[in-house]
Amino acid sequence: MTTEHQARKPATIYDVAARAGVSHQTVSRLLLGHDGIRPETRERIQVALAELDYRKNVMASNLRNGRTGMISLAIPSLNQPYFAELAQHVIVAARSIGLTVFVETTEGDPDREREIVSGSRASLVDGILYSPLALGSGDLETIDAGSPIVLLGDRILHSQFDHVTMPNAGGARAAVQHLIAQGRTRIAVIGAEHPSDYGAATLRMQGYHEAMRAAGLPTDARLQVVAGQWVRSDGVTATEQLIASGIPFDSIFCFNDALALGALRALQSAGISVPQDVAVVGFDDTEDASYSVPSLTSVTPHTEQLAELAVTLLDRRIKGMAETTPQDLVSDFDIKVRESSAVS
Amino acid sequence: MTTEHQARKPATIYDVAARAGVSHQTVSRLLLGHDGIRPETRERIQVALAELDYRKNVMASNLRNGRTGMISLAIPSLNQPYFAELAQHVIVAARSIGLTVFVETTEGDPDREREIVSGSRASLVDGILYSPLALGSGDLETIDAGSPIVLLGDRILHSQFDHVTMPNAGGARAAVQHLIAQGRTRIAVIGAEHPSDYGAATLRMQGYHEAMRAAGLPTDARLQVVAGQWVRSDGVTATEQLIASGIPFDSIFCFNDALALGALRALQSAGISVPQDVAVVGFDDTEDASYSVPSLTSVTPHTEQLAELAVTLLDRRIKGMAETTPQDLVSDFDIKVRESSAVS
DNA sequence: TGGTCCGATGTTATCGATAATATCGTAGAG
DNA sequence: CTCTACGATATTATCGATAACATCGGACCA
Repeated sequence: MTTEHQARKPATIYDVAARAGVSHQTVSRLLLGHDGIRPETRERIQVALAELDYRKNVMASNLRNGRTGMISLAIPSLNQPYFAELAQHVIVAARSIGLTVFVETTEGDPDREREIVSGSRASLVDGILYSPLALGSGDLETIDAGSPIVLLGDRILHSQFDHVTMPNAGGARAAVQHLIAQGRTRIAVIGAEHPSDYGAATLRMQGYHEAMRAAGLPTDARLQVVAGQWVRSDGVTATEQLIASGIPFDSIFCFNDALALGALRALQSAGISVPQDVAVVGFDDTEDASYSVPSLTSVTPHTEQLAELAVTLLDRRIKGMAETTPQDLVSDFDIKVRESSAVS
Repeated sequence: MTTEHQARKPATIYDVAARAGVSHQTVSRLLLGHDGIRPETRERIQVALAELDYRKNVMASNLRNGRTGMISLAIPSLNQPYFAELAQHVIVAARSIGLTVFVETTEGDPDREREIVSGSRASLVDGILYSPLALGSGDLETIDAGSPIVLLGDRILHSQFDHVTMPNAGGARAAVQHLIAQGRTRIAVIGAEHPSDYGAATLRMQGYHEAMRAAGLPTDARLQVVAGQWVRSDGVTATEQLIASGIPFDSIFCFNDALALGALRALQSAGISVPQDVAVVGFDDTEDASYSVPSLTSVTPHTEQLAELAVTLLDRRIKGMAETTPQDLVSDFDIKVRESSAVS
């Protein structure tokens, strides 16, 4: 009502230049912060910019520069709290160094995972943070992305790419040691042998074995349960399976929080009390863990730090300032002891 | 090892054209699926494309077309399960019609919310799905985005923009009716009067009052608790407050699941059993709700449908095929009755 | 007082894909 | 047998920003 509506077509630097009575190049120079512009000219241009409500056409700029300031984050799904939180941290870390993040969800579909790096969208971003679930290391070797890639998460194999991982084995070992310290001896595991060679499962399993062996405790293969996609419903199923088997256990180490929350749920439904009858420990320390009933003890892999390491490393690669050999970074971890495994 | 490594510089249609002995335009025509190319020529080009591992330069294409096939989704944070799930659904819905989604998190910061629509990144996307938290309707009126905007969520005021909302009042009414049907009469509310004129709070409160009035039940203002950002910790705080006040209540209707999960947590810590002593109902039906202990009764706003409505509407706007008057779409809803409010 | 250098700005080329227009050769019409 | 029309392909212009290079008018020095 107050002022008339602006026209639809956005103004270009040419429009601004015409209005200010200078050449487009002078406008560009000002916009880029280059010097060598007379104050008076500068003033006129700035007025024109404001009057025309100039906004840079990012596409044109991108084409010319060959850079977009965008990176992809490829994860299975935002429905999984761990990945949602990871994404959030990546977005924040990226923003702090001037990058924007494209969240690409693959739903664990190998085709889509492949497409992330080879599809045309890959040419749009300056780099990719990649958390492959379905693709094995074999597939990865043959990848030829146009832009730098940093692998996030859990591969075992060293490859041509940078890795930023959480302390899988160490965290698992600590988790199991914690259970042992609480007097638990029959420690079940949920999440063993993840489908595909998802490294996390293997490494966490390894940590479990190390801790058990160090304590002189036998491991019982029947207490090591596989669990589909590591989501809550898988935790329920696996736990029901454990209970139904009749094999005694006094605690469960779940390979992520979603599984653990499912386990809590299933134990409660079966009338088994936590932590009195069975202690439960998770991994990831997603926000849910603090608010479940009982609250969940969990290994916190410092996701924020992990995200920042990954983004920083990727940025260095993009700028071509990283070392030539693939880097392997590991975040810190802690154990957050909560009700689900506290001494009663 | 098997084949030599490709050069770094990606091939352009000019490179392909040169290799195939045709003009770049012919290559372009083939890539766009236009006809009028001799099979033999077509064949030669296809070989060249493959040999050079051609990938379209999306930036150039974008510049020329004036379209990017990308939309922004502006939400407060992926750390909030409701928004994470919403984002996931939006991403999937968008993908099904060929759009990619930029998830922009604002952390509820007004400046960042403003920047979403006015910043230069706005010119990069074809449209924006916008879920403003901090910005009031006043701010919104003055917005002049270059691209179409669809508001997601919970504004009351009708504005110049399209809205896609969940059935706030209806859902709340149904939730309260459900509690009443269970014999509850002293029904507390957590989430009242959200800071800023966040419409959801007002509308849900309205539904609450309607249901109470319809049942001839008095409402007690002291049982209506404000709760910061509607995250879990706010639910804990608000519930503790309620308990400490000493005012009797037999149920809590929380304005979202996060608050409800916090409430469950706080009730449990205080030794109050759910649903025997106090029934709890949430709103959003995030995945957590099914897995909490006890599982949480919640209003499910059919987020998937909501996401699809929003994406479809935005797409129609982008293509200029929507009606000229702002649309107001509302998704369906259901109540998922679970343990937290089941008759004992 | 003429020449050189430099500050301030203008011109032109470029990024890669795509649309609009032009060209060439030949098959069918008159 | 020449002219037209059309299929197949090539040339040129365009999107908007930016880099490289060009120009123009003094100021300063010899």
